[in-house]
Amino acid sequence: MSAVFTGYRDQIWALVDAKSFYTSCEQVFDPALAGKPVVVLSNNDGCCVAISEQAKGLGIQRGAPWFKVEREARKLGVQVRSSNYVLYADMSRRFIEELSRFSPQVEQYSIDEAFVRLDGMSHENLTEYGKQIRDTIDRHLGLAVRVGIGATPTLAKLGNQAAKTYEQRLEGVAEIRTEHQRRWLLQRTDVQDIWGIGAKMATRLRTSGITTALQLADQNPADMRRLWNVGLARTVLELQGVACMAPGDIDEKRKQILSSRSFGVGISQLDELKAALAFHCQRAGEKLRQQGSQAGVVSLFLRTNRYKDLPQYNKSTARVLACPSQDTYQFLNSAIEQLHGIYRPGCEYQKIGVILNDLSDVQHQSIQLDMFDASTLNEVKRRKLMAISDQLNARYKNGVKPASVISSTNWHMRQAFRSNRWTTRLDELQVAKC
DNA sequence: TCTGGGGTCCTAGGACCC
DNA sequence: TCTGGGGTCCTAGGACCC
Repeated sequence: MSAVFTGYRDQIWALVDAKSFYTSCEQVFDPALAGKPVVVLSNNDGCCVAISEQAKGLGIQRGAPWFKVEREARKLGVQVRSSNYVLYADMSRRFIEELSRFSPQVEQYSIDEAFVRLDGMSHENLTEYGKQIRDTIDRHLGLAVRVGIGATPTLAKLGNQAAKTYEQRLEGVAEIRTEHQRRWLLQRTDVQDIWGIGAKMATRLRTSGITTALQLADQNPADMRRLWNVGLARTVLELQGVACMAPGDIDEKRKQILSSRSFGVGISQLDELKAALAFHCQRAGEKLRQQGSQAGVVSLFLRTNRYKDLPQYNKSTARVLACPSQDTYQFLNSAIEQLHGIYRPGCEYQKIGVILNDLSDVQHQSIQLDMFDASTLNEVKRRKLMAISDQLNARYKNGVKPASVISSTNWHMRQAFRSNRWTTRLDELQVAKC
């Protein structure tokens, strides 16, 4: 049994994403990079996370460790940059701003892509509208984007991919409007290229005879629910044209907040781990307060380097706070206590992280106090302190931090090739030579 | 020397309650 | 003699996404 695709129902989804976003941002601000092969590295200059079209043409692969490909890449004339998240985040903000001219409902999905709802628009002009979006972003931001349009988020995603695959013919905009177009595209799409189907699922699906997106789309959702799981059932429905995500689902507040990072070099000393924890509690706390939430649970994890032939250790813990809090220092106290519980001397640690869980909205008037814990009585004062230090940190390069963050620095990030923060720092502005 | 840092959702299984 | 079962909450871990 298969549902009949009837084109658009009440929802029309467009997915707009920027082509090789990070390298494009670099190229926009540095004319010397225009038309060159460019690679942007992950934190710590670890892996290649973004690769310009020219670099792709030279065989550089996404995810490749930089230390393994560096020699070859340099020889081929590849330009390299460390991640410059301040710049990318600001460009991302402008990207969303531009999209908001085209629809009141824009839901950012990741740093370089967003769903734009086109519900209620005339079906005749959608492709044309997509081209206007593409041209506007190109003109105002200098970024190339691709647009996929369909009846559901999953179909819009597939359209977006088609815009990539058939770039020449489609000029960056692909709409799945008719039943014929839907079947044509799904038949040519591998199951693994569907949004939500990863390597594991794809292998299992192939074993049971489903290799193309069309074969999956023709399954009965109820059977898929019973034999596989709800996620797959939803994907089948979405491929059939029935949207399973509610408007606003994508844009909600974070449900957990994580700060973690690999160390530049292996760390064994407890004190240095504590310094890293202080850093992560500070960052996580900032993110938490920015979205107006408080956390009820603090978790932390600690791990050794799995690529090294050394004793391995991998541990995580979590603890409930006496009362939900926004306070970096409460998180830090809890995290340090937990660290003492799981720390094992003699291991060389590669990564540590803090996760804030059980998030809820801050209710300013009614803070739930714990009568057995005097420290919670100070929660009101603490909130004021946090608000003030966030303001200071937003204004000044070296604002306010827990002292232990400053005390140790040798685990900090490697960023050997970072470009200027062109759009957000006065002292790093682009200079025009006359 | 050097192998990312975020997130989401789902499921299974145990504890606990009535 | 007969030794429950359903619901809920929590946690850990897997799979996936960018």
